[in-house]
Amino acid sequence: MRPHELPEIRHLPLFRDMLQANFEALMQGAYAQAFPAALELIREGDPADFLHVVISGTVELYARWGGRECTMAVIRPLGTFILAACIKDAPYLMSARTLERARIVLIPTSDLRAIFRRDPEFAVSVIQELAGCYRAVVRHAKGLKLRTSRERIASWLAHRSALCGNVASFVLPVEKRLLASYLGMTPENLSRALKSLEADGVTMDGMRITITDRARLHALAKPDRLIDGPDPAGASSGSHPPSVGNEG
Amino acid sequence: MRPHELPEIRHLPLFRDMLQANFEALMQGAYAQAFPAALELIREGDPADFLHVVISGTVELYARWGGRECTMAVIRPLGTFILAACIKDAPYLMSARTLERARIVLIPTSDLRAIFRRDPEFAVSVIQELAGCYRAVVRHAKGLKLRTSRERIASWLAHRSALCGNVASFVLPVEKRLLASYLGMTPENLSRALKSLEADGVTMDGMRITITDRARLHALAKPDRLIDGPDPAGASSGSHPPSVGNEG
DNA sequence: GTTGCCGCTTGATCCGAATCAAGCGCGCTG
DNA sequence: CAGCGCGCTTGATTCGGATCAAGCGGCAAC
Repeated sequence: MRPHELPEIRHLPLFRDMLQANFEALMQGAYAQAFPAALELIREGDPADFLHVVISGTVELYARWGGRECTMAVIRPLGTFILAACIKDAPYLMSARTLERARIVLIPTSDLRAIFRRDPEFAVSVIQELAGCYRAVVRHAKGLKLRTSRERIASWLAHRSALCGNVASFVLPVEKRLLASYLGMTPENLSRALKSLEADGVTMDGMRITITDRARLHALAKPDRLIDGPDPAGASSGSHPPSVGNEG
Repeated sequence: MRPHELPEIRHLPLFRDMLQANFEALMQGAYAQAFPAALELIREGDPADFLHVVISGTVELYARWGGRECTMAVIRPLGTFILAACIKDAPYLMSARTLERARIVLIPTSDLRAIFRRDPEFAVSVIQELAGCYRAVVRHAKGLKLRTSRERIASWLAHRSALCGNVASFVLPVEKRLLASYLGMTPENLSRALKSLEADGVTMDGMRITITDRARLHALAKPDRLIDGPDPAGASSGSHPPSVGNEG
C-alpha cells in the first residue's frame, strides 16, 4: 500500500474513530491492488471475503437474475462497499465490476469482524455506515415504486444539479446506459425521455445536461428529501459525493 | 408494561446480548401502548423519537409521494421497526400504520443512542440487525428491477410456501391489495396475474392458495436465495417469520 | 333482515415502456 | 487514414401493466 493511502483510509468516517492500534491491526492484513477496467471484482453469491475500499477509479455494483442485469450503485473514491455481507459473513447480494482502471484496498472480513467486536468506537462507526446504506436503498426502492421513469430522471437531474452546487449545466458522470439501468429503464427509454424533458426545462447535448427552467423541472420532479436525500449531513456517510447512487 | 412482555423483548436478537443493567435502563424510559386498527403510528418526515417493538398485532410500513402510496414492509410480533432512523437521529423515511389492533412498545431514541455507545454487545446486535435490514431491502429492490409482475408473484408464492414448510396450500397472511402494493403492482393486476398462474401450477380460492405443480411454479419463479432469501440462518433477524416482507 | 361499505374480480381501454431494428457518430486500432 | 466496434439515437411495433368502470359478495351496523 502506498504511503499516502493509509491516512486517506484512516480519515474515512468508517475508520476515523477507531483506536489507532486496531486500525493498524486491520491494515496489517489488508492490501491494495490495481484492476483494469471492466473487470469483475465480485460475483454475487460468493462468500464475503473482503471489505473493499475504492482508492481511485470507479466501481459499479450490479445484480443479475435470469438473463437480466441491473445497476444498483456506483462507488467512487473514497468509498467502501459490501460492508453488510462482510459483517453477516453471508454471500454477496451484488456483483461488482470496475468501470475504469481502479485501485482498491481489500480488508479481510475475518479481521473486520474480530475488530468491531472489541473496538466500541469502530462498532459505532459501522452502525452509522450501515444505517446510511440502509436508508439509501430504501430511498432507491421508494423511487422505483412511487415514481414513473420520467419522474425518476427528472429528480435525478435535479438532485445531481444540487450536488454540483445548483449549477444549471453539468456533464453526466456515467454512461447513459448505466444511468438508465440504475434508474430502472432501458437506454432507449432514457434517450427518448431525456429529449421529451425539453418541454420541462431540460436540454441535452451529448453528455452535457442544461437546466433551462428549474421551476418547471421541479414541478415534474417534485424533489423530496425522503427520497432524494440527503440525510441532514450527520456524522456519517463520507465526504465523497455520490454520483449515481451509493448504497454499497 | 405487562410482566410477560419484558422477557419476550429481552429475548429478541437485538436485545438478548446486552448487559442486563443496560437493558433495564433502556426499558426504564420505554412504555407499551395499545393502538386501534388502521391508526397512523408514524408519519414519514417526522423526527425519529422512538424505536418501535411490535408485541401483538400487525404493522404496515409504507411510503407516500405525490398522491401515490406503496407498502414497503409488514412487521409482525415480535419485530422492531425504524431502527435506522433512530440511530441516525434522522427523519423517518417510511410511514407506519396498524393493520389490526396492536400493542407496541416505544423506546426513546435518546436512550437507545446513549446505550449502544457504551454497551459493545448491544452495538454488535445493532450491527447485525441493520445489516439484515439492509440486505432485505436490497433483495426487494433487486426483485423490483429484475423481475416482472408475474415473476414477483410466483416467487413470493414459492417463498411463502417454503416458509410454511413447503406446504402445497396456505392462506394469504394479508389483504390482496396490500400484497399487490408490496409487490409493486395494482390490485387489479395481482388479481388477473394470480388467475393466469393457473397455467403455471397455482390455483386460488379466495384467500387460499394451492400449489398444484411445484415444478412449473419454480420454472417461472426461478427462486434465488440472493433475492428471496433467506440468509443462512445466522445470529440475526429474529425468530418471527416475515410474512410479506420485513425490512423495518 | 336489510342496507351500505369495502375489498375483490372482471372487462374495456389507454398509456408507458420494452423490444426489435436500423442508422448515426465518435474513438480506437490496425 | 480506413475500418470497425460500441454507445447512442430514432422509428415502428408489441406488450405489460395502469386506469377507468361496473358488478359481485361478504360482513358489519343499524
